[in-house]
Amino acid sequence: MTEIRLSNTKTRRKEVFTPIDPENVRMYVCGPTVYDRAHIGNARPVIVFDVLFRLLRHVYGADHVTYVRNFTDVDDKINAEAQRRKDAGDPRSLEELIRERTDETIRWYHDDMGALGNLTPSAEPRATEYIGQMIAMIADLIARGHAYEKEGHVLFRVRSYEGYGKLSGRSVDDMIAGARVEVAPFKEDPMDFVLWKPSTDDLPGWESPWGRGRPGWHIECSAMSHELLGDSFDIHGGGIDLQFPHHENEIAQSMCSHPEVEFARVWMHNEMLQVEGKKMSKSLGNFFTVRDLLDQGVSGEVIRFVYLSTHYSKPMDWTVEKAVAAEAKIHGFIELVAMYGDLEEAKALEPEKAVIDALSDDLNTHAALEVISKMTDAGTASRLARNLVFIGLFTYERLAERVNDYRMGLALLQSKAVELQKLRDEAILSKDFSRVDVFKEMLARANVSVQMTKTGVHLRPEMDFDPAKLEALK
RNA sequence: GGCGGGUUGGCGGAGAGGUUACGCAGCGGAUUGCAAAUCCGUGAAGACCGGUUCGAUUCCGGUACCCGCCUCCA
Repeated sequence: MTEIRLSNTKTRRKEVFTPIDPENVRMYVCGPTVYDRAHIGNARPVIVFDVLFRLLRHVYGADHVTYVRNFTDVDDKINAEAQRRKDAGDPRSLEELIRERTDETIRWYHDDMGALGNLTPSAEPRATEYIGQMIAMIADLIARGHAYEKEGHVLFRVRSYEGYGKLSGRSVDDMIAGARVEVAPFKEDPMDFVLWKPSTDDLPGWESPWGRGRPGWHIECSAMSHELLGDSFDIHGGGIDLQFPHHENEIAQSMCSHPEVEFARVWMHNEMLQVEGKKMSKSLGNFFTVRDLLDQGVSGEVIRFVYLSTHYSKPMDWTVEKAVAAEAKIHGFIELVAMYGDLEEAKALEPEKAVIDALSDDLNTHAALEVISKMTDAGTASRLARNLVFIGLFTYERLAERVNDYRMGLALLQSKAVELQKLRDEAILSKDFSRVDVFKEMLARANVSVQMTKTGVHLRPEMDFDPAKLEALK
């Protein structure tokens, strides 16, 4: 069996991965708060853990991996957007508007992440569907002395869990010393965090032993992962920004609820994304969503290629230059598959061992792409196709589409090649190449690559080949 | 202020205490009516300052810069 090694944030070491139960390898990744379109930073953990999901499925079998990624659909920003619509005159109830907003955002999320080649996780729980489990967990934490109720709030007693701060390498005392947090009067200790808080009548809320209210953010993940993956599971993932406080709090909640076992065995965090060397922010004007890129014509496979070029544990820079380079590379892949590949044959192949080995070494996606990029001759075309699909740059359907487009373009260029050949033959005799050059120039404008060799004229569609432009040349 | 991560040739980007990473771009050549494509060849690095070592880009310490978290923003 392939040995997978993963960097564990908890131990700060690269470790051999051994699942609790190879028949059911379990992974939880923190998903989005569904208030708006996913921006390009949101896509990074999705792609990173999608590759891990694919690798685990390959090694342990597609039916032996459970991947859970939640949707947080309780949030002030969601409420605010719904309220905005209501204020704008929408006659429906706030509850209906909230539901509409979360539903549409989830739909967008699926569309956008799907366009980037991500598989759908095994389960995508919505927080609002697990309120009962959250209440039960909170009640249990109170019973065990790890939480307390005060003024309608339930707070987690951070000092009651001695392991607090281990994941992020912080001591509670240091944090308080350097903290700039406003201490709510109902907190026993400044570090205590909210498990449950009261809700006003006009905002979403659920009945609980502590009155009508709603859950804190951190308890969602503890409750949902427990419900779907059990007391203990293999891998917990997310962005490095979630390491503290979110993941630290999750560990505290879950470990105090189920102290007899380890909550998540391996913690993995992806580094952040920048844009053209700078932090992405609305104020710098370099903020954009995945949908923005797709609408600009940057294809999902190009975006994914750029993401996979940088190891997940390093900061990644999104640049136009990278996107352009990736596009050329992707075009080369399609060309090779179109010329020499056979997708039916590809489907029967196993992914390349060197690709699996690279990914097994702490998800070295860059090395995997290097292996794939070296498949450049006719004999490797079907293998190339197989591996492109494996790593998620294409589905077979999407690849077939692109390959067919290329082949159709090629067929369309046949008559042009004959024409050019004729002009060239004449020119060789007359020594006057002006008509050949004009024709060549027109082809170039339609994004056709022109090659003239001793064996004849060869025309191939380039990246932005446009058959319509070709017709216009007549 | 506290904690954590990063810094490799023009660009992207790895591994490894000592042997060419690699890709793209560049340059030289072959080829071409001119090109393109292809093939052959080739220069170029390890932020800075110390330390450990026979030897460090790789280990340790410090400095600078960038980024994240500490504020329910991935």
